[in-house]
Amino acid sequence: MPPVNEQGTLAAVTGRYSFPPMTNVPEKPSLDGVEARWMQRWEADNTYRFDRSAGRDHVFAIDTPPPTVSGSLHIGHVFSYTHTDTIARYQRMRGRQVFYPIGWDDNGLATERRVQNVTGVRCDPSLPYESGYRPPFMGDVPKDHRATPVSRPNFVELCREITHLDEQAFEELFRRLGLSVDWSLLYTTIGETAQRVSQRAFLRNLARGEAYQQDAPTLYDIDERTAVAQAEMEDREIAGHYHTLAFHRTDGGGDIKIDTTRPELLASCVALVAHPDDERYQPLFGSTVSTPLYGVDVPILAHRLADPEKGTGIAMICTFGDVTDVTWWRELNLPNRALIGFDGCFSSETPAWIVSATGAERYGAIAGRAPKQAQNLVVEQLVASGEMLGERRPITHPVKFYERGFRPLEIVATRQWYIRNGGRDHDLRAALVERGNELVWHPSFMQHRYDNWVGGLNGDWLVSRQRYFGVPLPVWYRLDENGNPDYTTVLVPDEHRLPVDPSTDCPDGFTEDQRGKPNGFMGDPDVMDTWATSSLTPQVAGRWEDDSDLFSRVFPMDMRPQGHDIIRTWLFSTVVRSHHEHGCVPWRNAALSGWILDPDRKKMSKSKGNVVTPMHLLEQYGTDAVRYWAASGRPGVDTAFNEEQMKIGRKLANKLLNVSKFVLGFDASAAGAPSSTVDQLMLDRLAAVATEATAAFDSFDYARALERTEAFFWWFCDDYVELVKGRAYKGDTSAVGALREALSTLQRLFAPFLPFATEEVWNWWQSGSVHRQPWPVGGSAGLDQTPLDNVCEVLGAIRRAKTEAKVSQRAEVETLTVAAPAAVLDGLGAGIPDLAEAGSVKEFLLQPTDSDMTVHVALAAAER
RNA sequence: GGGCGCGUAGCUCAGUUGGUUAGAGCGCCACCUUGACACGGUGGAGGUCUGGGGUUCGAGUCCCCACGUGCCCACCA
Repeated sequence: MPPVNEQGTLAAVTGRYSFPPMTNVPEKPSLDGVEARWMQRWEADNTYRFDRSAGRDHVFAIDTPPPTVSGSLHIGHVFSYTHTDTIARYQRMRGRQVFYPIGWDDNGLATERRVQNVTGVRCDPSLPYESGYRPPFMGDVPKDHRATPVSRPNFVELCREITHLDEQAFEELFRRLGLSVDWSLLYTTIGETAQRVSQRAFLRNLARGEAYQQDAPTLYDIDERTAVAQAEMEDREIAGHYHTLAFHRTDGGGDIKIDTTRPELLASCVALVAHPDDERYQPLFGSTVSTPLYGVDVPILAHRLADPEKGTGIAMICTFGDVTDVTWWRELNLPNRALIGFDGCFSSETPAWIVSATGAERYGAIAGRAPKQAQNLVVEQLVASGEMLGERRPITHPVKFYERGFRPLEIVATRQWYIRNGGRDHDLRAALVERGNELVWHPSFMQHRYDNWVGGLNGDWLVSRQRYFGVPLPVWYRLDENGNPDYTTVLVPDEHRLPVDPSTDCPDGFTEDQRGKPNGFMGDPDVMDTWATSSLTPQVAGRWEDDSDLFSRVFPMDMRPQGHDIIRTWLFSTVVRSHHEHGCVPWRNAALSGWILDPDRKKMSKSKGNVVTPMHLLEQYGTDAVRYWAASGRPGVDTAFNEEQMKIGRKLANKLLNVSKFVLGFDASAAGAPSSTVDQLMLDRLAAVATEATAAFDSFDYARALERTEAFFWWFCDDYVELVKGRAYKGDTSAVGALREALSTLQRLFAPFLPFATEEVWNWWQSGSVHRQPWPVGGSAGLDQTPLDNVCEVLGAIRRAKTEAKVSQRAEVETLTVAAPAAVLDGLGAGIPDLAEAGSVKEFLLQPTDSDMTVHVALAAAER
C-alpha cells in the first residue's frame, strides 16, 4: 500500500491530525434535553446570524416560504422545512453566508376566517370603531352563535391579536425543530415592510401599465363576498340535475329543447347557441325564441364553442352561468342581464326585460333568493307551466369553487384590479415560460407543472379582494361634481409615503374633509390578494428599496423551497413580479417538496382525527429523529408519515453519541498519522463518501447525502471500529488517529441532519459550533478497497460460524483457514492482526489457490 | 381529453451514463448479557424487479404497448 499522496487526501478530510484532549465526555450520553440546551446556545451565540458584509458571491440566499397563519403547523411543515434547513446548514458549512429569513403569511382571507371562527365576529365596514372592544368569544364559539358584527378597525385589531398568538406557537415549533433561520430577519406579510414593498411594486406595475382595472364578469365567492383569481379555484364534483326546457319558436314552428343544469338562470337568458356546422339548427340561426316562464324573446346564434354532443346540442346563454357564457356574451355582443348580485341572491327588483305580467309575477317568487332556493321554485313553476319536459335527471358534474369556499362560484360583473401575467398576452406568456427555463428545477420534472399552468392561463391575475385584513390597494379616485367616482382618474401616493391606507390617508392635494364629497375623492376600499404580497417575499425579506445594499447582496436569491401544490400560485406569481420589476428570475433554483401521506397512502388530513401534532413527535422521538425521517424523503416525492423511521433516526442519533464516547475514550495523546492499510482505506472510503455527499447537496439532494453518510456510518461502527478497537486499546497511533479523524468527519457530515446530536458530541472535544465548521470536502485518492472488503468478508465468515454454532462472538477460533489467490491473500495480510483481535483467532492458515476466496472457521474445542 | 409521477422482499424505500449472484432498514426467525451502546450486538429466511413485446453479447435500468395507482391541467350548457 503506497503512502498517502502529497495532496494529503487524509489530511484534507480535516486538515490536521492533532486534536484537543477529551474534555467533556459524559459517563452516560443521552439525547434528553439536547434541544433545549443547544437552542439556547445558538440564540445566545448568534450561530445562524447572517453576515451582511459578505459579497454576493459568498452569500447563499433562501426565499423561505412564510407559512399561512390560520391555525397550526402540521407534520408536512416539519417535513419540507427540514429539507431546506439541511441545505442551509450545508451551505453554511461550505463557508457561505446563508441568508435564511423567516416570515409569517398572516394577511388574507385564511386569517380572517380563522379570526371569525375563534372570536365569533364578522367585519361590517359600516360600523364605527369601538375602543377597547372585546369579542364575544376567544376559543370555542358555540355552533348556534350568529356572527357578531364589528367595525373594520376592530376586526383588523382582532386579526393582529390572534395572528400574534399563532405566530408565537409557530416560532416555538420552528425553534424546536432546529431550523437555522436568522430570527432577526423575521417579517410578516401584514407588517409595515411587506405593505410598503407590496404597495410600491403595485404602483410601479401601474405606472408601467402592468396593472390595470376593468369592469367585467368575474368569478366571485358569494359567501366571502369577494372576487377570486383563477389560481385559487378548484373543480369539485357535485350533485346536480339536468332539466329539459321548452323554448318556443316565435315563428310558430314549435319548441326547441334545451338541457340545462341551472334552470334558475332562465331569467338571465340572452340567447340560444348551437355549433355553426350543426345541421339540425342551421335553419334556425337568426330566428328568435321565447323563453319559458318569462316569455322574453332571445335570438338563436351560432358559435364554435357550442358542442353538438352535449345535451340537445343547443345551449342557453345566461349572464352568467359559467365562463363559456362569458365568452359567448363577449364574442356575440350580447346584452348583460345578470341578476345575481354581490350578496349571491337574485335581484329583488323585477328586471326591465321581463315585460309580461305572468313573467314578472314568476320572477317575484325568486327575487332576493339564493340560487339553490331559486332553482327549486323555478322548477316548480316550469312543471306547472308544462315547460319542463320529463323529470329532472340527477347527475354529478364538476363545478368551480374557490379553494377555500363552500358554495359554487358565481359570475358577477365587477370592477377589479388585474396584473398582467400572460393570460391575455402571447408575448408575455412566452417570456414567462422562458423564465421558467432559466430556473433549475429540483426535481426537474416539476417544470412541467409550471409550463402547463402558464400555457393554460385564460386571463390576467385578479389581485383585488373585497376583504379587510390585507394590504390596501394604494389608490384613490376623483369624485365628480355629483359625488360619483371617476375610475379613470386614479390618484396615487409618492413612494416615500408608503405604506398608505386610502381609507384613512388622503391623496396629495386633498384634505380629509373632501373624502366622499362631490369633486373630492374616495379611497379604493379593496385590499390586495395575499399572493400579491407573498409574490414579493424576496423583495420583502431583502428589504428592496429600503436597504439597497442588502438587497444587492441577496437578490436574485439562490433557492426557492416550496410545495409543488403552489407552483401555480406562489412560484408563478413571484416570477411574474420579478420579471416585471427586475427583468430576471427571482432565484436560480426551485426546490419542490413532496407531500406527506398517511400510512394508507392518502393525503394527510386533519379530518381523519387522531392527528399527532408535530411538537408531540419532537418530544417523543427527539428533534433529530424526526428530522431524520423528513430528510429521508426524496426531493419532490410524496412520502408516507412513518414513525418507524423516527425510531430509526433516534437509534442513529443515539449511536452517534455512543460511538463518539467510545472513540474519544481512547488516549488522545496516542493519536497519530494513520499508517495501517486498514485505517488508510477506511479514511479514503470516508473521503469518497464526503465527495458524494457534497455532490448530492450541490444538486439539492439532501436525502442522498444522508443515505450515503448513514450507510458508511453503520459500516464504520459495525465493522471498522470492531476491527481496530483492539489496537486502539493498546494505544496504536494509527488506529486512534484514524478513529478521531473519521469521527470528526462523520460528526460534520451528519450536522445538517442531526443538528442537536452532532452539536452535543462535537462539543465534547472541540470548540465552537459544529455548524460553523468547514464541510469535509476531501477528495478520495481512489485507493483500491478490495483488501478492506476482503478483511470484512472474513470477519463476516467468523461471525457467521459463531452464530451458527450458537456461541458468543467472543468465542475463540482455533484455526482460521483462508483459501484464495495469492494477490488476495497479500491484501488480506495487513488486516490479519485486526482480524485476530476482533475474531479471537488463535491461528491463521493462508492457502494460495486459483479459485475465489473461501473461509473455514474451526472453533476452539471448548466452544464446539 | 392533455400532461407529469409512481409500481423492486410482508412494510418503507435505494438501485446516477445498461455490466458478475438485485441492495438497505423495519418487521419476522434464531442466537449472543462481548471491557461505547439492551434506545445493544451477530447471523438467517424472504424478491420470476406489475404484465407483454422490442433493442442488445447483456435490461430493474433504454424503447413500445397494456394494467394498476397518485397528482396537475382542461372540459363544465
